[in-house]
Amino acid sequence: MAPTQTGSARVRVAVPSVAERVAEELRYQLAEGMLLPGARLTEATIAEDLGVSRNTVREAFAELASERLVVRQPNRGVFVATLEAGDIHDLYTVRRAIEVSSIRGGGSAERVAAVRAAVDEGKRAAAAEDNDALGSANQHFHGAIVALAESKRLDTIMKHVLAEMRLYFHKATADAHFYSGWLEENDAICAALEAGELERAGELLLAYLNRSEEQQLTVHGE
Amino acid sequence: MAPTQTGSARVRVAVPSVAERVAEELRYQLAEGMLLPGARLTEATIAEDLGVSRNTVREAFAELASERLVVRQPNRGVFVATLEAGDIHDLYTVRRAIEVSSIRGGGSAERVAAVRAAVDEGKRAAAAEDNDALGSANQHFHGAIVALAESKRLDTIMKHVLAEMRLYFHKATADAHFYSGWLEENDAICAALEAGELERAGELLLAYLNRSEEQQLTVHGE
DNA sequence: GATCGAAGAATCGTTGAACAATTCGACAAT
DNA sequence: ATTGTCGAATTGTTCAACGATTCTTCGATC
Repeated sequence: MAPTQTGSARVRVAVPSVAERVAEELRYQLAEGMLLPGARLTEATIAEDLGVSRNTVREAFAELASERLVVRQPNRGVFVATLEAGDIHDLYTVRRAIEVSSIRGGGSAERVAAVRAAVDEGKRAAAAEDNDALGSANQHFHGAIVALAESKRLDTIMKHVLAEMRLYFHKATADAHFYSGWLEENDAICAALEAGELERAGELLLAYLNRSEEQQLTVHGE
Repeated sequence: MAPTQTGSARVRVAVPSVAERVAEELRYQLAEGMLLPGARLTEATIAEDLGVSRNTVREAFAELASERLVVRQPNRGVFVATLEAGDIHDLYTVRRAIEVSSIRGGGSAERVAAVRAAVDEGKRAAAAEDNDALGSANQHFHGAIVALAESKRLDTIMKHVLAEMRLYFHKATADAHFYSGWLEENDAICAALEAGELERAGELLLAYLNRSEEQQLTVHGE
Protein backbone atom coordinates (compact mmCIF):
# COMPACT_ATOMS: atom_id res chain seq x y z
CA MET A 1 0.00 0.00 0.00
CA ALA A 2 1.33 3.41 -0.87
CA PRO A 3 2.52 5.08 2.29
CA THR A 4 2.06 8.55 0.87
CA GLN A 5 0.40 9.84 -2.27
CA THR A 6 3.33 9.16 -4.54
CA GLY A 7 2.77 9.23 -8.24
CA SER A 8 -0.79 10.48 -8.41
CA ALA A 9 -0.99 14.22 -8.68
CA ARG A 10 -1.94 16.02 -5.54
CA VAL A 11 -5.33 17.19 -6.65
CA ARG A 12 -7.49 19.40 -4.55
CA VAL A 13 -10.47 17.14 -4.53
CA ALA A 14 -12.58 19.64 -2.64
CA VAL A 15 -15.63 17.65 -1.77
CA PRO A 16 -18.54 20.07 -1.92
CA SER A 17 -19.65 21.00 1.53
CA VAL A 18 -22.98 19.78 2.81
CA ALA A 19 -24.42 23.27 2.48
CA GLU A 20 -23.25 23.33 -1.12
CA ARG A 21 -24.89 20.00 -1.85
CA VAL A 22 -28.13 21.18 -0.28
CA ALA A 23 -28.05 24.30 -2.44
CA GLU A 24 -27.35 22.11 -5.45
CA GLU A 25 -30.29 19.87 -4.69
CA LEU A 26 -32.61 22.84 -4.27
CA ARG A 27 -31.33 24.41 -7.47
CA TYR A 28 -32.12 21.16 -9.21
CA GLN A 29 -35.63 21.06 -7.83
CA LEU A 30 -36.14 24.67 -8.81
CA ALA A 31 -34.95 24.12 -12.36
CA GLU A 32 -37.03 20.97 -12.68
CA GLY A 33 -40.19 22.70 -11.58
CA MET A 34 -40.64 20.66 -8.43
CA LEU A 35 -40.57 23.89 -6.49
CA LEU A 36 -42.72 26.51 -8.12
CA PRO A 37 -42.44 30.28 -7.75
CA GLY A 38 -44.09 31.48 -4.58
CA ALA A 39 -43.70 28.19 -2.75
CA ARG A 40 -42.61 28.44 0.81
CA LEU A 41 -39.45 26.73 1.96
CA THR A 42 -39.59 25.92 5.62
CA GLU A 43 -36.21 25.47 7.22
CA ALA A 44 -37.17 22.63 9.52
CA THR A 45 -38.96 20.71 6.79
CA ILE A 46 -36.11 20.86 4.33
CA ALA A 47 -33.60 20.11 7.03
CA GLU A 48 -35.48 16.96 7.91
CA ASP A 49 -36.12 15.95 4.31
CA LEU A 50 -32.48 16.20 3.39
CA GLY A 51 -31.19 14.92 6.70
CA VAL A 52 -29.14 17.97 7.59
CA SER A 53 -29.29 20.55 10.30
CA ARG A 54 -31.24 23.75 10.15
CA ASN A 55 -28.09 25.84 10.15
CA THR A 56 -26.85 24.11 7.06
CA VAL A 57 -30.13 24.71 5.29
CA ARG A 58 -29.78 28.33 6.26
CA GLU A 59 -26.42 28.59 4.54
CA ALA A 60 -27.86 27.04 1.43
CA PHE A 61 -30.70 29.55 1.51
CA ALA A 62 -28.22 32.41 1.72
CA GLU A 63 -26.55 31.16 -1.42
CA LEU A 64 -29.78 30.75 -3.35
CA ALA A 65 -30.93 34.17 -2.21
CA SER A 66 -27.78 35.73 -3.60
CA GLU A 67 -28.67 34.12 -6.91
CA ARG A 68 -32.20 35.53 -6.70
CA LEU A 69 -33.72 32.08 -6.90
CA VAL A 70 -35.36 32.50 -3.52
CA VAL A 71 -36.40 35.54 -1.55
CA ARG A 72 -36.00 35.99 2.16
CA GLN A 73 -38.75 37.76 4.01
CA PRO A 74 -37.48 38.67 7.45
CA ASN A 75 -39.09 36.64 10.19
CA ARG A 76 -41.48 35.18 7.66
CA GLY A 77 -39.46 32.70 5.75
CA VAL A 78 -37.91 31.86 2.44
CA PHE A 79 -40.01 31.68 -0.71
CA VAL A 80 -39.24 30.63 -4.23
CA ALA A 81 -38.78 33.84 -6.19
CA THR A 82 -41.76 35.05 -8.16
CA LEU A 83 -41.82 37.06 -11.35
CA GLU A 84 -42.37 40.69 -10.41
CA ALA A 85 -43.31 43.45 -12.78
CA GLY A 86 -40.32 44.38 -14.87
CA ASP A 87 -38.33 41.25 -14.10
CA ILE A 88 -38.55 39.90 -17.61
CA HIS A 89 -37.30 43.16 -19.05
CA ASP A 90 -34.63 43.24 -16.37
CA LEU A 91 -33.37 39.77 -17.20
CA TYR A 92 -33.22 40.54 -20.89
CA THR A 93 -31.44 43.80 -20.17
CA VAL A 94 -28.69 41.84 -18.49
CA ARG A 95 -28.58 39.34 -21.32
CA ARG A 96 -28.37 42.04 -23.96
CA ALA A 97 -25.51 43.68 -22.10
CA ILE A 98 -23.34 40.63 -21.58
CA GLU A 99 -24.24 38.47 -24.57
CA VAL A 100 -23.96 41.19 -27.18
CA SER A 101 -20.79 42.52 -25.63
CA SER A 102 -19.29 39.06 -25.56
CA ILE A 103 -20.07 38.19 -29.14
CA ARG A 104 -18.82 41.52 -30.40
CA GLY A 105 -15.48 40.73 -28.80
CA GLY A 106 -15.15 37.51 -30.75
CA GLY A 107 -13.22 34.65 -29.22
CA SER A 108 -10.66 31.93 -29.66
CA ALA A 109 -11.18 29.17 -32.18
CA GLU A 110 -12.00 26.74 -29.38
CA ARG A 111 -14.67 28.98 -27.93
CA VAL A 112 -16.20 29.60 -31.32
CA ALA A 113 -16.21 25.88 -31.90
CA ALA A 114 -18.11 25.45 -28.64
CA VAL A 115 -20.79 27.81 -29.94
CA ARG A 116 -21.02 25.75 -33.10
CA ALA A 117 -21.28 22.60 -31.03
CA ALA A 118 -24.25 24.07 -29.17
CA VAL A 119 -25.95 24.84 -32.47
CA ASP A 120 -25.48 21.25 -33.57
CA GLU A 121 -26.72 20.00 -30.24
CA GLY A 122 -29.89 21.96 -30.85
CA LYS A 123 -30.34 20.48 -34.29
CA ARG A 124 -29.97 16.95 -32.96
CA ALA A 125 -32.49 17.68 -30.23
CA ALA A 126 -34.91 19.02 -32.82
CA ALA A 127 -34.44 15.95 -34.98
CA ALA A 128 -35.13 13.75 -31.97
CA GLU A 129 -38.10 15.96 -31.05
CA ASP A 130 -36.76 16.13 -27.53
CA ASN A 131 -38.16 19.35 -26.16
CA ASP A 132 -36.15 19.27 -22.96
CA ALA A 133 -32.92 18.78 -24.84
CA LEU A 134 -33.91 21.65 -27.10
CA GLY A 135 -34.16 24.00 -24.17
CA SER A 136 -30.85 22.85 -22.79
CA ALA A 137 -29.16 23.27 -26.13
CA ASN A 138 -30.42 26.81 -26.39
CA GLN A 139 -29.04 27.61 -22.97
CA HIS A 140 -25.74 26.04 -23.92
CA PHE A 141 -25.69 28.18 -27.02
CA HIS A 142 -26.08 31.41 -25.11
CA GLY A 143 -23.73 30.25 -22.40
CA ALA A 144 -21.13 29.51 -25.05
CA ILE A 145 -21.54 33.01 -26.44
CA VAL A 146 -20.78 34.56 -23.09
CA ALA A 147 -17.89 32.14 -22.67
CA LEU A 148 -16.28 33.78 -25.70
CA ALA A 149 -15.23 36.61 -23.41
CA GLU A 150 -13.32 34.20 -21.16
CA SER A 151 -14.48 36.03 -18.09
CA LYS A 152 -15.11 34.13 -14.87
CA ARG A 153 -17.38 36.86 -13.67
CA LEU A 154 -19.48 37.09 -16.80
CA ASP A 155 -19.77 33.32 -16.80
CA THR A 156 -21.22 33.19 -13.32
CA ILE A 157 -23.51 36.11 -14.00
CA MET A 158 -24.83 34.30 -17.05
CA LYS A 159 -25.17 31.09 -15.07
CA HIS A 160 -27.36 32.86 -12.56
CA VAL A 161 -29.44 34.54 -15.24
CA LEU A 162 -30.06 31.24 -16.98
CA ALA A 163 -30.99 29.63 -13.68
CA GLU A 164 -33.55 32.35 -13.14
CA MET A 165 -34.96 31.82 -16.59
CA ARG A 166 -35.27 28.10 -16.00
CA LEU A 167 -37.16 28.85 -12.83
CA TYR A 168 -39.62 31.29 -14.36
CA PHE A 169 -40.03 29.90 -17.84
CA HIS A 170 -39.96 26.30 -16.93
CA LYS A 171 -42.71 24.84 -19.00
CA ALA A 172 -44.18 28.03 -20.34
CA THR A 173 -41.49 28.14 -22.96
CA ALA A 174 -42.78 24.98 -24.51
CA ASP A 175 -44.99 27.33 -26.48
CA ALA A 176 -42.09 29.50 -27.50
CA HIS A 177 -40.40 26.45 -28.89
CA PHE A 178 -43.24 25.97 -31.28
CA TYR A 179 -41.76 28.83 -33.19
CA SER A 180 -38.62 26.92 -33.93
CA GLY A 181 -37.17 29.65 -36.09
CA TRP A 182 -34.54 30.34 -33.48
CA LEU A 183 -32.72 27.18 -34.42
CA GLU A 184 -31.81 28.61 -37.80
CA GLU A 185 -31.25 31.96 -36.16
CA ASN A 186 -28.66 30.47 -33.87
CA ASP A 187 -27.04 28.96 -36.91
CA ALA A 188 -26.92 32.32 -38.65
CA ILE A 189 -25.49 34.04 -35.58
CA CYS A 190 -22.86 31.35 -35.28
CA ALA A 191 -22.02 31.60 -38.98
CA ALA A 192 -21.51 35.35 -38.70
CA LEU A 193 -19.31 34.76 -35.70
CA GLU A 194 -17.24 32.17 -37.53
CA ALA A 195 -16.90 34.54 -40.49
CA GLY A 196 -15.56 37.22 -38.21
CA GLU A 197 -18.53 39.47 -38.89
CA LEU A 198 -18.80 40.33 -35.26
CA GLU A 199 -20.82 43.48 -35.69
CA ARG A 200 -23.42 41.62 -37.68
CA ALA A 201 -23.42 38.71 -35.26
CA GLY A 202 -24.11 41.19 -32.50
CA GLU A 203 -27.01 42.71 -34.39
CA LEU A 204 -28.56 39.32 -35.06
CA LEU A 205 -28.19 38.30 -31.45
CA LEU A 206 -29.66 41.57 -30.24
CA ALA A 207 -32.62 41.16 -32.55
CA TYR A 208 -33.15 37.65 -31.25
CA LEU A 209 -33.07 38.80 -27.65
CA ASN A 210 -35.51 41.62 -28.30
CA ARG A 211 -37.95 39.30 -29.98
CA SER A 212 -37.54 36.68 -27.31
CA GLU A 213 -38.30 39.26 -24.63
CA GLU A 214 -41.46 40.28 -26.41
CA GLN A 215 -42.54 36.68 -26.67
CA GLN A 216 -42.05 36.13 -22.97
CA LEU A 217 -43.85 39.36 -22.18
CA THR A 218 -46.90 38.28 -24.13
CA VAL A 219 -46.89 34.79 -22.68
CA HIS A 220 -46.61 36.17 -19.14
CA GLY A 221 -49.23 38.83 -19.70
CA GLU A 222 -47.75 42.21 -18.90
CA MET B 1 -57.38 61.31 9.41
CA ALA B 2 -57.30 58.46 6.98
CA PRO B 3 -59.00 55.39 8.43
CA THR B 4 -56.71 52.98 6.60
CA GLN B 5 -53.22 53.41 5.25
CA THR B 6 -54.28 55.51 2.30
CA GLY B 7 -51.62 57.62 0.73
CA SER B 8 -48.47 56.48 2.41
CA ALA B 9 -46.84 53.50 0.75
CA ARG B 10 -46.75 50.26 2.65
CA VAL B 11 -43.07 50.08 3.44
CA ARG B 12 -41.39 47.02 4.83
CA VAL B 13 -39.20 48.40 7.57
CA ALA B 14 -37.00 45.34 7.57
CA VAL B 15 -34.38 45.90 10.21
CA PRO B 16 -31.20 44.39 8.80
CA SER B 17 -30.46 41.07 10.40
CA VAL B 18 -27.39 40.65 12.54
CA ALA B 19 -25.69 38.65 9.80
CA GLU B 20 -26.43 41.48 7.40
CA ARG B 21 -24.91 44.03 9.73
CA VAL B 22 -21.82 41.89 10.19
CA ALA B 23 -21.42 41.64 6.44
CA GLU B 24 -21.90 45.39 6.20
CA GLU B 25 -19.21 46.03 8.78
CA LEU B 26 -16.77 43.73 7.04
CA ARG B 27 -17.56 45.31 3.70
CA TYR B 28 -16.75 48.66 5.23
CA GLN B 29 -13.46 47.46 6.61
CA LEU B 30 -12.59 45.92 3.26
CA ALA B 31 -13.36 49.10 1.36
CA GLU B 32 -11.46 51.19 3.88
CA GLY B 33 -8.35 49.09 3.61
CA MET B 34 -8.43 47.87 7.20
CA LEU B 35 -8.53 44.34 5.87
CA LEU B 36 -6.02 43.86 3.11
CA PRO B 37 -6.11 41.24 0.37
CA GLY B 38 -4.78 37.92 1.58
CA ALA B 39 -5.61 38.59 5.21
CA ARG B 40 -7.13 35.71 7.06
CA LEU B 41 -10.50 36.05 8.70
CA THR B 42 -10.88 33.65 11.58
CA GLU B 43 -14.46 32.87 12.46
CA ALA B 44 -13.98 32.78 16.20
CA THR B 45 -11.99 36.00 16.29
CA ILE B 46 -14.49 38.01 14.30
CA ALA B 47 -17.37 36.49 16.20
CA GLU B 48 -15.81 37.65 19.45
CA ASP B 49 -14.79 41.06 18.13
CA LEU B 50 -18.26 41.85 16.92
CA GLY B 51 -20.03 40.12 19.75
CA VAL B 52 -21.96 37.66 17.64
CA SER B 53 -21.99 33.91 17.28
CA ARG B 54 -19.82 31.93 14.94
CA ASN B 55 -22.81 30.81 12.92
CA THR B 56 -23.80 34.38 12.24
CA VAL B 57 -20.30 35.22 11.11
CA ARG B 58 -20.54 32.24 8.83
CA GLU B 59 -23.63 33.60 7.15
CA ALA B 60 -21.92 36.93 6.63
CA PHE B 61 -18.95 35.13 5.08
CA ALA B 62 -21.23 33.35 2.67
CA GLU B 63 -22.59 36.66 1.50
CA LEU B 64 -19.18 38.24 1.06
CA ALA B 65 -17.94 35.17 -0.76
CA SER B 66 -20.81 35.44 -3.23
CA GLU B 67 -19.61 38.99 -3.90
CA ARG B 68 -16.06 37.74 -4.40
CA LEU B 69 -14.74 39.96 -1.63
CA VAL B 70 -13.50 36.98 0.31
CA VAL B 71 -12.51 33.48 -0.72
CA ARG B 72 -13.38 30.32 1.14
CA GLN B 73 -10.76 27.63 1.27
CA PRO B 74 -12.38 24.45 2.52
CA ASN B 75 -11.24 23.50 5.98
CA ARG B 76 -8.64 26.23 5.87
CA GLY B 77 -10.58 29.39 6.38
CA VAL B 78 -11.75 32.58 4.80
CA PHE B 79 -9.31 35.02 3.27
CA VAL B 80 -9.69 38.46 1.84
CA ALA B 81 -9.70 38.01 -1.93
CA THR B 82 -6.43 38.62 -3.71
CA LEU B 83 -5.87 39.81 -7.23
CA GLU B 84 -5.20 36.78 -9.41
CA ALA B 85 -3.81 36.84 -12.89
CA GLY B 86 -6.44 38.09 -15.27
CA ASP B 87 -8.71 39.54 -12.63
CA ILE B 88 -8.14 43.11 -13.71
CA HIS B 89 -9.03 42.25 -17.27
CA ASP B 90 -11.97 40.30 -16.02
CA LEU B 91 -13.34 43.18 -14.00
CA TYR B 92 -12.99 45.58 -16.88
CA THR B 93 -14.63 43.09 -19.20
CA VAL B 94 -17.69 43.17 -16.99
CA ARG B 95 -17.59 46.94 -16.80
CA ARG B 96 -17.30 47.32 -20.55
CA ALA B 97 -20.27 45.02 -21.03
CA ILE B 98 -22.66 46.66 -18.62
CA GLU B 99 -21.54 50.27 -18.68
CA VAL B 100 -21.33 50.63 -22.43
CA SER B 101 -24.57 48.77 -22.92
CA SER B 102 -26.28 50.99 -20.36
CA ILE B 103 -25.13 54.28 -21.80
CA ARG B 104 -26.00 53.21 -25.31
CA GLY B 105 -29.54 52.68 -24.16
CA GLY B 106 -29.81 56.21 -22.88
CA GLY B 107 -32.11 56.94 -19.98
CA SER B 108 -34.77 59.13 -18.45
CA ALA B 109 -34.09 62.80 -17.79
CA GLU B 110 -33.77 62.09 -14.08
CA ARG B 111 -31.19 59.40 -14.59
CA VAL B 112 -29.21 61.55 -16.97
CA ALA B 113 -29.34 64.34 -14.42
CA ALA B 114 -27.90 61.96 -11.86
CA VAL B 115 -24.94 61.34 -14.13
CA ARG B 116 -24.44 65.06 -14.47
CA ALA B 117 -24.64 65.42 -10.69
CA ALA B 118 -21.85 62.88 -10.32
CA VAL B 119 -19.70 64.85 -12.73
CA ASP B 120 -20.24 67.98 -10.68
CA GLU B 121 -19.51 66.09 -7.50
CA GLY B 122 -16.17 65.15 -9.00
CA LYS B 123 -15.40 68.73 -9.91
CA ARG B 124 -16.14 69.92 -6.41
CA ALA B 125 -13.94 67.19 -4.96
CA ALA B 126 -11.14 68.22 -7.30
CA ALA B 127 -11.52 71.84 -6.31
CA ALA B 128 -11.35 70.84 -2.66
CA GLU B 129 -8.41 68.58 -3.44
CA ASP B 130 -10.16 65.80 -1.57
CA ASN B 131 -8.72 62.64 -3.03
CA ASP B 132 -11.13 60.30 -1.27
CA ALA B 133 -14.12 62.26 -2.45
CA LEU B 134 -12.70 62.18 -5.94
CA GLY B 135 -12.65 58.41 -5.92
CA SER B 136 -16.20 58.25 -4.59
CA ALA B 137 -17.43 60.69 -7.19
CA ASN B 138 -15.92 58.62 -9.95
CA GLN B 139 -17.65 55.53 -8.64
CA HIS B 140 -20.91 57.45 -8.41
CA PHE B 141 -20.45 58.52 -12.01
CA HIS B 142 -20.09 55.00 -13.28
CA GLY B 143 -22.82 53.76 -11.00
CA ALA B 144 -25.12 56.43 -12.40
CA ILE B 145 -24.32 55.32 -15.92
CA VAL B 146 -25.40 51.78 -15.16
CA ALA B 147 -28.46 53.15 -13.39
CA LEU B 148 -29.58 54.56 -16.73
CA ALA B 149 -30.73 51.08 -17.65
CA GLU B 150 -33.04 50.94 -14.63
CA SER B 151 -32.17 47.34 -14.03
CA LYS B 152 -32.07 46.00 -10.49
CA ARG B 153 -29.79 43.23 -11.58
CA LEU B 154 -27.31 45.38 -13.42
CA ASP B 155 -27.24 47.72 -10.45
CA THR B 156 -26.25 45.01 -8.02
CA ILE B 157 -23.72 43.56 -10.44
CA MET B 158 -22.15 46.98 -10.73
CA LYS B 159 -22.25 47.43 -6.98
CA HIS B 160 -20.29 44.24 -6.55
CA VAL B 161 -17.78 45.16 -9.23
CA LEU B 162 -17.17 48.53 -7.65
CA ALA B 163 -16.77 46.93 -4.26
CA GLU B 164 -14.12 44.65 -5.70
CA MET B 165 -12.32 47.59 -7.25
CA ARG B 166 -12.33 49.44 -3.96
CA LEU B 167 -10.80 46.40 -2.34
CA TYR B 168 -8.02 45.91 -4.86
CA PHE B 169 -7.27 49.47 -5.88
CA HIS B 170 -7.73 51.01 -2.52
CA LYS B 171 -4.79 53.34 -2.26
CA ALA B 172 -2.95 52.28 -5.38
CA THR B 173 -5.29 54.40 -7.45
CA ALA B 174 -4.03 57.54 -5.81
CA ASP B 175 -1.41 57.46 -8.54
CA ALA B 176 -3.98 57.05 -11.24
CA HIS B 177 -5.72 60.14 -9.96
CA PHE B 178 -2.64 62.18 -10.70
CA TYR B 179 -3.69 61.94 -14.26
CA SER B 180 -6.83 63.94 -13.67
CA GLY B 181 -7.83 63.95 -17.30
CA TRP B 182 -10.70 61.67 -16.55
CA LEU B 183 -12.60 64.50 -14.91
CA GLU B 184 -12.99 66.28 -18.21
CA GLU B 185 -13.55 62.95 -19.87
CA ASN B 186 -16.49 62.24 -17.61
CA ASP B 187 -17.81 65.66 -18.52
CA ALA B 188 -17.50 64.91 -22.22
CA ILE B 189 -19.18 61.55 -21.84
CA CYS B 190 -22.01 63.14 -19.92
CA ALA B 191 -22.35 65.89 -22.49
CA ALA B 192 -22.65 63.38 -25.29
CA LEU B 193 -25.26 61.55 -23.26
CA GLU B 194 -27.23 64.71 -22.65
CA ALA B 195 -27.04 65.56 -26.33
CA GLY B 196 -28.50 62.19 -27.20
CA GLU B 197 -25.34 61.15 -29.01
CA LEU B 198 -25.47 57.76 -27.40
CA GLU B 199 -23.22 56.02 -29.87
CA ARG B 200 -20.51 58.55 -29.31
CA ALA B 201 -20.99 58.50 -25.55
CA GLY B 202 -20.50 54.76 -25.69
CA GLU B 203 -17.30 55.12 -27.69
CA LEU B 204 -15.89 57.66 -25.26
CA LEU B 205 -16.78 55.51 -22.29
CA LEU B 206 -15.29 52.44 -23.90
CA ALA B 207 -12.07 54.31 -24.63
CA TYR B 208 -11.92 55.45 -21.04
CA LEU B 209 -12.40 51.94 -19.71
CA ASN B 210 -9.73 50.54 -21.99
CA ARG B 211 -7.23 53.15 -20.95
CA SER B 212 -8.13 52.73 -17.31
CA GLU B 213 -7.57 49.00 -17.58
CA GLU B 214 -4.15 49.55 -19.06
CA GLN B 215 -3.26 51.93 -16.29
CA GLN B 216 -4.24 49.44 -13.65
CA LEU B 217 -2.37 46.69 -15.45
CA THR B 218 0.85 48.70 -15.44
CA VAL B 219 0.43 49.77 -11.82
CA HIS B 220 -0.21 46.18 -10.75
CA GLY B 221 2.65 44.77 -12.81
CA GLU B 222 1.29 42.09 -15.08
C1' DG C 1 22.39 19.48 9.67
C1' DA C 2 18.47 18.66 6.74
C1' DT C 3 14.46 15.62 5.90
C1' DC C 4 10.83 13.15 7.31
C1' DG C 5 7.13 11.82 10.18
C1' DA C 6 4.24 11.76 14.14
C1' DA C 7 1.97 13.94 18.19
C1' DG C 8 -0.58 18.01 19.50
C1' DA C 9 -2.90 22.42 18.86
C1' DA C 10 -5.88 25.23 16.22
C1' DT C 11 -9.61 25.86 13.16
C1' DC C 12 -13.27 24.50 10.26
C1' DG C 13 -17.76 22.01 9.14
C1' DT C 14 -21.74 20.41 11.01
C1' DT C 15 -24.92 19.09 14.39
C1' DG C 16 -28.41 19.58 18.01
C1' DA C 17 -30.69 22.02 21.42
C1' DA C 18 -32.25 26.09 23.30
C1' DC C 19 -34.75 30.67 23.65
C1' DA C 20 -36.40 35.33 22.41
C1' DA C 21 -38.77 37.75 18.77
C1' DT C 22 -41.97 37.82 15.22
C1' DT C 23 -45.66 36.31 12.52
C1' DC C 24 -49.95 33.82 11.76
C1' DG C 25 -54.51 31.96 12.73
C1' DA C 26 -58.40 31.58 15.42
C1' DC C 27 -61.56 33.21 18.46
C1' DA C 28 -63.79 36.42 21.38
C1' DA C 29 -65.35 41.30 22.39
C1' DT C 30 -66.79 45.68 21.08
C1' DA D 1 -66.80 44.74 10.45
C1' DT D 2 -62.96 46.12 13.19
C1' DT D 3 -60.18 45.42 17.08
C1' DG D 4 -57.81 42.82 20.58
C1' DT D 5 -55.89 38.77 22.64
C1' DC D 6 -54.02 34.28 23.14
C1' DG D 7 -51.49 30.27 21.47
C1' DA D 8 -49.04 27.81 17.88
C1' DA D 9 -45.59 27.88 14.43
C1' DT D 10 -41.40 29.65 12.47
C1' DT D 11 -37.52 32.44 12.21
C1' DG D 12 -33.15 34.66 14.04
C1' DT D 13 -29.51 33.87 16.91
C1' DT D 14 -26.75 31.82 20.41
C1' DC D 15 -24.19 28.19 22.57
C1' DA D 16 -21.79 23.91 23.25
C1' DA D 17 -20.07 19.95 21.35
C1' DC D 18 -17.36 16.67 18.24
C1' DG D 19 -15.19 14.68 14.12
C1' DA D 20 -12.32 16.06 10.40
C1' DT D 21 -8.74 18.65 8.40
C1' DT D 22 -4.97 21.61 8.49
C1' DC D 23 -1.02 23.78 10.65
C1' DT D 24 2.85 23.58 13.88
C1' DT D 25 6.07 21.81 16.68
C1' DC D 26 9.33 18.71 17.81
C1' DG D 27 11.90 14.77 17.73
C1' DA D 28 13.90 10.79 15.27
C1' DT D 29 16.39 9.24 11.45
C1' DC D 30 19.69 9.28 7.81
